[in-house]
Amino acid sequence: MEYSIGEFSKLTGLGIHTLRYYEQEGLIAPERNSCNRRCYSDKDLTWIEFIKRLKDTGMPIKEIKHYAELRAAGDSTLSERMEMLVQHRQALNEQIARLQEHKIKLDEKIEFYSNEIERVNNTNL
Amino acid sequence: MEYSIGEFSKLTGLGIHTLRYYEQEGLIAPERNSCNRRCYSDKDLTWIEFIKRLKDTGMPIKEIKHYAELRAAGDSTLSERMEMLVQHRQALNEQIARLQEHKIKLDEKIEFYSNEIERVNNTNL
DNA sequence: ATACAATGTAGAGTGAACTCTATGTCAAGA
DNA sequence: TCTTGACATAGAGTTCACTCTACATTGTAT
Repeated sequence: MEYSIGEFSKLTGLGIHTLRYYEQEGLIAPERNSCNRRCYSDKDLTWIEFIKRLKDTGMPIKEIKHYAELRAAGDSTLSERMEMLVQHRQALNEQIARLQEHKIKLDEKIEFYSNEIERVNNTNL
Repeated sequence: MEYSIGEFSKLTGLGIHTLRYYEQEGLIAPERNSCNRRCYSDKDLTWIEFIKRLKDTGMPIKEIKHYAELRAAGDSTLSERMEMLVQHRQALNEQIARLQEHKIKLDEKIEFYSNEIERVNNTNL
């Protein structure tokens, strides 16, 4: 299947402007039809879903662009790409660990608040 | 203990400029000494560590500012503050869940890459 | 034929969170 | 006394990732 930018925007949940911006930044390079309209494929769809994943896990556009360039260069860059993903996984694991630590502290804080509110209520009897 | 902005910067790992910016944005309000220099206390230290936690878990400055205002208003805002934290905990839990989902997918992708590299190597024998 | 909706490009604008520059004050050491 | 370094304010500049505007073009419905 092929999609116009409008259709692709709906499929991906990314705005039309954002899709053009991503193209400009070198993240994605859809085909063009006879009259110069962008023509996104199912491969583009899979690819953009992966881009979203990288973005959501904190990879900056520049780095995704680099990954996209390696990808466009073909099989010879497979191990370099894997290396990037392994590094990114490492960063992601650390990020998750940090957030879990924060969650614990936040739970404690909320617990403290509970007691504090209780205390204040009793004091004001 | 009391700290100059330079000392406080080192203690917190936040730049001097950033500390002044946070003050301007209403996140923190250090005392001033006789000659108008900022004079951070240990309470400020605890507070800024909490601010960092909120920031690291994705709370925007505006919202932290709101929390700071409630905090400054005293005990009467305790339950409202707790409400904010409970909401934030909810967001944090969702964020962690999303990242864990992403991690699984990334693991799969890396596994796929492993196989692909293996395959390409064999093809090129 | 004409109107319209979607698309195209180029470039400006936005908002968040810093980060830096210019300029001035002031206490302490050589 | 002179210089140095840390501090002060006000405001400009930066980076990121969009998001929007202006204007031109084109395929489709009336």
